[in-house]
Amino acid sequence: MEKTFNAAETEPRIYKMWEDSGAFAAGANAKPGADTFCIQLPPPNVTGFLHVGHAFNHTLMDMLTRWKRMQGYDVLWQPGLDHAGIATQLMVEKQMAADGENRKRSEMPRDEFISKVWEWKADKGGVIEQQARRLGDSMDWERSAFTMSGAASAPATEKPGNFHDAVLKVFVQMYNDGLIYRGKRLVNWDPHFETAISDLEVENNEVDGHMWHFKYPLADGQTYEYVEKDEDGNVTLREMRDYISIATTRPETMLGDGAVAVHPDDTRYAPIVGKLCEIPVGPKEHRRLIPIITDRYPDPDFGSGAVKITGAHDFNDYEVAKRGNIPMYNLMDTKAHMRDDGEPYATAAATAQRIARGEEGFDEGKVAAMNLVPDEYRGLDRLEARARIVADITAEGNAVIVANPALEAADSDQPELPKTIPFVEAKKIMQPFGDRSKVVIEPMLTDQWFVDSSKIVQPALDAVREGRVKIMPESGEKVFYHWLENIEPWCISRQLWWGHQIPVWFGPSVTPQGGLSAQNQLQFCAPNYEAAVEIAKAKYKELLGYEVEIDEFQMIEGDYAKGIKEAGHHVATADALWHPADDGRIIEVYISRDEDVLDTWFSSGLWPFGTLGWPADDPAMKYFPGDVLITGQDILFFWVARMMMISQAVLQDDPFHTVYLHQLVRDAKGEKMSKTRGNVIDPLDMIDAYGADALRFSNAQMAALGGVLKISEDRIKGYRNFGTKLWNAFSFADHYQIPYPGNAARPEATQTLNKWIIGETGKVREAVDAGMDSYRFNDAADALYAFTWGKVCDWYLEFSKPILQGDDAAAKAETEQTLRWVLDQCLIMLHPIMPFITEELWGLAGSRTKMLIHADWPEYGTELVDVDADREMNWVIGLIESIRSARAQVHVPAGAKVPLLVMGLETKGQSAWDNNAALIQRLARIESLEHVDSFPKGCVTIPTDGGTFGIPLEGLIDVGSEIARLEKTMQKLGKELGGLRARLNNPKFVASAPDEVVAEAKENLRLREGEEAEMKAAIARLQELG
RNA sequence: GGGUGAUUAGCUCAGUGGUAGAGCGCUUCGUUCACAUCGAAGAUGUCAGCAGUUCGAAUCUGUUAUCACCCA
Repeated sequence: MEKTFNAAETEPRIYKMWEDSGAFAAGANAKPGADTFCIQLPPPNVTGFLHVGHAFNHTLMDMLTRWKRMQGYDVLWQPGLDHAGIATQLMVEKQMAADGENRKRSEMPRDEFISKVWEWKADKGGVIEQQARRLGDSMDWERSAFTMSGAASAPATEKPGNFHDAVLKVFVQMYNDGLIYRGKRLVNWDPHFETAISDLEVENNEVDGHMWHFKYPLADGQTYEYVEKDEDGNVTLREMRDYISIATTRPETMLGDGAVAVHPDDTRYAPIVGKLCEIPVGPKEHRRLIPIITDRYPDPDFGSGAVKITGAHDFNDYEVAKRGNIPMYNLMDTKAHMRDDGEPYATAAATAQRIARGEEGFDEGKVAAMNLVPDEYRGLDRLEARARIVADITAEGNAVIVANPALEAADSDQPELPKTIPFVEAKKIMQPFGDRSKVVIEPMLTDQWFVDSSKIVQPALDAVREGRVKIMPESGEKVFYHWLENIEPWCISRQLWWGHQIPVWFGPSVTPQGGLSAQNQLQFCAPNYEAAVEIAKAKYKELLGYEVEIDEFQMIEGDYAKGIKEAGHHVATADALWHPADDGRIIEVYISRDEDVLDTWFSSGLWPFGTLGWPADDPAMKYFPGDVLITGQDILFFWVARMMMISQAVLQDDPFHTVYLHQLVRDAKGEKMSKTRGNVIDPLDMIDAYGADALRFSNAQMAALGGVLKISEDRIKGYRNFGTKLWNAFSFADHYQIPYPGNAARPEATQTLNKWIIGETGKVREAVDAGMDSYRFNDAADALYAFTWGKVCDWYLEFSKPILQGDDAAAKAETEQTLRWVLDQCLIMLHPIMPFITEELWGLAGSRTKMLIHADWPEYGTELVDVDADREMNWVIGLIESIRSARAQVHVPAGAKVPLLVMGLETKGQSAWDNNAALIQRLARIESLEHVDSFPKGCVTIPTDGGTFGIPLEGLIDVGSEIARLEKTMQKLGKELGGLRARLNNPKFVASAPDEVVAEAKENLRLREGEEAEMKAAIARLQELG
């Protein structure tokens, strides 16, 4: 054997052996008729690289997978990749720029860009699958899935698959079930990527902002008495006003105000509720008037108590506007610049004015088309527009003016400072940022697709409430409930190209006159164009009363009318379009597919069955529902909850029975890893330095439920050392030339030593399984570490030496067999954590029928414990430790062999000594044992249960230091005795505590009292000497 | 502001009512034939504070403090 385990050489070789032999394949090593066990890998982004978080949860998944596979379950660990819409699109755009492609994405045809993405994927994507192999992951790579597999755009070189079909089928089914709808709603808009994003993709950060206070003059110069009172109702301010004061952090959105709202109980504004006020921006002659309304949303104690309502640009305002039927005017384009389209401001403002006065009705479409940005602000960035608007309002005298605080602070009048200034508060404000783009997110009123989450949330909630799905740690359940009980509609459309294009085609509506209109378009949802055509044909026949041809065209920027004009089809007006035959009948109707793609999380929501061939009738569907999902708690809502909702909505089943959530993996100090901090630990570097097994053991060991995960290189190094320890145990066997047949059965042991270690093995098997069963991976790892190092290597191997070198052939053979068996058990039980080194050591045996990865997991337990052997060996270990300790404390040279005296040795102690004399002598470096009636003066005393030992060291020891040693031990003992006596003297304790606890306390007291007596005697002897 | 969790040895952390543990680090000793990536011995705790429940609390309850994360 090599001196140490060479991970760098061994790991790739072993991995190849497993993979080439199909050891990871679904069902490998399954016993006939076995139950399935399935873990779905949370699919990493196709753009992803392995980081410590993956390394951590892959370790846990691999441990479970290997463990269940060894137990003979029909196991599948399903790998795969997520197409990752935004991330991938970004990566390919970067690649294009790097390659010197002079067109941007928006300048190339969609198809061409998509094929570039596929090329990128084939060339550079999925690196993480190779990296995961270095960890030792036993996934069924043959089955690796991809969320875009089977898409029409996929090149022939791509691995076949049907995930794309599954996604569209789920969409169509949910659409038909009324769970998905399209609507104009306020969504989070990312101006950088020019797409909607979901609430979860928004990070709110506190930033420095300002709050401006402006006057909205009342219409037609009206005035009212404004009265402020304090808490006791005393009037603190009374003045005539011709305006209402508004505070805002977003002045540029004033242009889209639809109303000013005050609280219904706010008496200050009661006189003017229902009146109109003027938005103090824009050309004087076209100032818009808006109504003052009441709503419960404004907080009378905050700011002036009056709030401007801009339904299209603020989530709170949106709710108010919906309640009050206030028009929501959209002011910005997809880049969050002030709109520069539509009719001139004067026309739009005049229409808005009639709406505000109630002289004209409005609907969503009409309001959406109106651009209320005054001509001079059109096309400006929103921040630039803000600055201009603030300046303009202030210049006109409509800013609220206050005394200059700088002036108050100064002692003397400083003539250069103005006496009053506009009221602008510096204020911390929460601002939303895109989690990928890092730009400020705009609430925007746009047409999007939504999942009506509230309709499908109940089964997911019930699953957890009824215990069908268990979330670990338990605290996750509360968070889960809280979120699901307050769930908002889920925006699933994204204005991207890379992804599953929404399978809905739009067609014109049919007017009462039998014409066609681009307004209120009809939707045809189907998994493909042909099916959509069939639905459309039927629908138009129903509406028109005769058959029409259906043809397809492309919308332009989501605009049906624009697209159809561009396509050169016959268009009568913007509202009515048709392609009539001579008799006035319509021959052909054009439909067009929605340009948007689905949120990546929508497709990953069906990962638990989309990977198994669904909707095809695939035998792999036997692995659904899966068993446990292991993932970071940050995607509980993004992914876990949605998988649960979608699985229930589509298959009426939960996708798994257990969710194991873990925290973010941090550095040794507990800080987030980041490139800017420079504290990123690359798992591959750790594998290079210490081997995959060491990294895995470290991961298993830190996996305390709900714990903070801090990865430390020192720990990993420590577990590399543990591997070396295990390796050396095998060198030990090698050195003693112990046969290694490879099928060592557990012997019927006669030797106490062997009985003992067999019992210990039984105990650890139970501990390991209990840990694995309850997802306490750290318990399993710690139990194995303590057993292998602390029991097997520290004691069993040491104890076996005298027998292995001795003359008793039968005892030697039994010990050899036991030793091989015990070491094999270590390999088997350590395999799920440390697969490489254990498989390598397993291969050292002469003959094996199976690789370790497929070895049978043991089923024995504590029935193997021999109580007498257990007690005897623990006595021996205790005695050796006591002798060693005493020797060290009185500075007996480590190498010196000393005589040992004993008095009052009981039968039990005598037989324990007789059985183990050789090993006690060897390990405690004792040269002889002599029975005496009393110890000589100057003797180190070692009390044990069943006899008192002494080391005669007259003249060698320092009496003072030995007395000090004994007294110190006595002190500790005294404390313990005090506690025990107090408990046992308390009648309530004896009466209430369980019998075994009382018995244990009594036994402890007996032992400690015995020791105390011995100590006292020993101290007395020493004092005599002194 | 709301929610969740944490506070245990110098450090990092286990500990699911029976009287305190691991690894690392530290000190001393040791190359005795598996292993110096090692062995032996040792030191170190008002289990954050306060109050309560209990025969008994690191553990359960309340409260305070500090910290972390999530959501507004």
